[in-house]
Amino acid sequence: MSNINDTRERIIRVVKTRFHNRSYADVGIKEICDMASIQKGSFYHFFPSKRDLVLAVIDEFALDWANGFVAEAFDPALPPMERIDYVIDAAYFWQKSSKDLNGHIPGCLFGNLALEISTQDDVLRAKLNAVFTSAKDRFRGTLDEAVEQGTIKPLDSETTAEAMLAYLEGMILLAKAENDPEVIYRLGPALKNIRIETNRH
Amino acid sequence: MSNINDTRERIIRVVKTRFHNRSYADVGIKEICDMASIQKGSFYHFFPSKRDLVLAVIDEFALDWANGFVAEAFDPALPPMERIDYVIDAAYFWQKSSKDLNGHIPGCLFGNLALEISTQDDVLRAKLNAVFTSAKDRFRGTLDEAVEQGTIKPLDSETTAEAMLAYLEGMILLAKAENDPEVIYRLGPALKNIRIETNRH
DNA sequence: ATACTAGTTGACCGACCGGTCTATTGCAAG
DNA sequence: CTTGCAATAGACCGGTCGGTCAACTAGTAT
Repeated sequence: MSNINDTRERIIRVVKTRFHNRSYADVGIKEICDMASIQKGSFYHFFPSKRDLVLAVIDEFALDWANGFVAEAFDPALPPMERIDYVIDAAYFWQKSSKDLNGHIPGCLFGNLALEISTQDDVLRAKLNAVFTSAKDRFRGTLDEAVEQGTIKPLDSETTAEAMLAYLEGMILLAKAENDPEVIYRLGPALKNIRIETNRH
Repeated sequence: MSNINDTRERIIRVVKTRFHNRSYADVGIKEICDMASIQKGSFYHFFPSKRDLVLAVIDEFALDWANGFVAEAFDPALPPMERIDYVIDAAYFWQKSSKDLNGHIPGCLFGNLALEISTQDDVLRAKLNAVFTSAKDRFRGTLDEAVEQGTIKPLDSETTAEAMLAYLEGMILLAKAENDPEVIYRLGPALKNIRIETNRH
C-alpha cells in the first residue's frame, strides 16, 4: 500500500496523448510499453487487452475533462449563457496549444474514437455515447438555468443541448480537417444561438 | 480498349463500403483482394499503395455524392431553404438504410477519415478538407440565393455555410455514437436556423 | 525463516500487415 | 507469326501486430 506503484498510471498517461493525437489502431502495445519503460508482461498484468486499455483511457480522459475545463466553463458563478462562450474559448485554446506543440489539431478524443471504432465495438460505442450524454446534460442544465433566469425564452432544452454538442463536435471536426483552430473562433458565435423549440403536440 | 477491364473499378467499389463501414486501418489489402477476387499483384498494378487507394476512394466517393443525393438536395428547382431540409432527409435516409442493412450507422466517410488520419497524413487531410470546402460552397450558394430572393435576411453566407456543414457533421457523429439515425431527425430542424451575421468592421 | 503474491522481465507465438518480385497469361498491333 | 505490353497470379519478404508464458524479483504477512 505504501509502495509507490505508478505503472498503471504511467501507461494511461502515455497512451492518452497518443490515442488523442493519432488513432486507436495506430498506437501499438509495443510502443506503449517502450514509452512507459515497461515490458509487455507488465502491461498485460494491468490490462487484459488493448480494448480494456482504451476503455480505461476513456474513463480517465472523461474525468480529466470534467475536472478540468468543463468544471471551469460550466462554473455556476458565471451567467448561464456566458458558460457556453467559455466552452468555445476552452475548445479553441486546447486545440490551439496542441497545434503549437506538435503541428496538428488532435480534435476531440471522444469524437475521434467514436468515428473510428463505434461500428466495430458496441461496448466502446456505448461508453463513448455515455460520455456524450453527460456532456449534453451539462448543456441542458445550463439552458434550464438560463430559462429560469429569463435570459432566454423557453425551449426544448434537452434537444437543444444535444444540438449544441453536435455543433461543437462538428466545429472541432472541421477544424481538424482544416488543421486550423481559428475555425472554432469563426464558427463559435453561432453556438449559443442554436434553439430547438418545445414540441407542442 | 474494347476489353472489359473492370478490375480497378471492382477494387474501388469493394473498398468504398468497407472503408465507410469500418475504418481505414481495419481494412487490409489481403481482404480487399479476396473480396474483389484478385491477387495482390493486380492490386499493386493499379495502386502504388494503400494510401493511394484511399486517395482514389475519396475522389470516387465525392463524385458519387455530388451526382447522387447532393445533386438532388441542391436542386435549383427547389426553394433555397427547402434544399437544406432535403439535405437532412437525405442524411437520415442514408444512415437509416445502412443501419437496416448491417446494424450500424456508418457516419460520413469523409468525417470518419478526417478524424482517423488527418493528423497522420497531411495530403490526405488536405484532400478531405477540399471535399468539405466544396460542400460548404454548396451551402453558401444556396444561402446567397435565399438572400437574393428575400427568403432570409442578409448574413455572412460563407461562415454560415461552414457552420451548417459543421452542424451536419456533428449530427452524424452523434448519431453514429448513439447508433440511432433518429438523432438526425431530432436535431435536423435547427440546421436551417443557423446564422452568422456579417461582420461589419 | 517461510510462504505468498503483486509486479516484472523478456523471450516467444502465430497471424497478419503492407509491399515486392518473378513468371505467366492473353490480347493487340506490326 | 512475332513482338510487346498491360494485366494477373501467387509465392515470398521483413516487420509488426496483439497476446502468452514461465521464470524471476521483491515486499509483506505470518
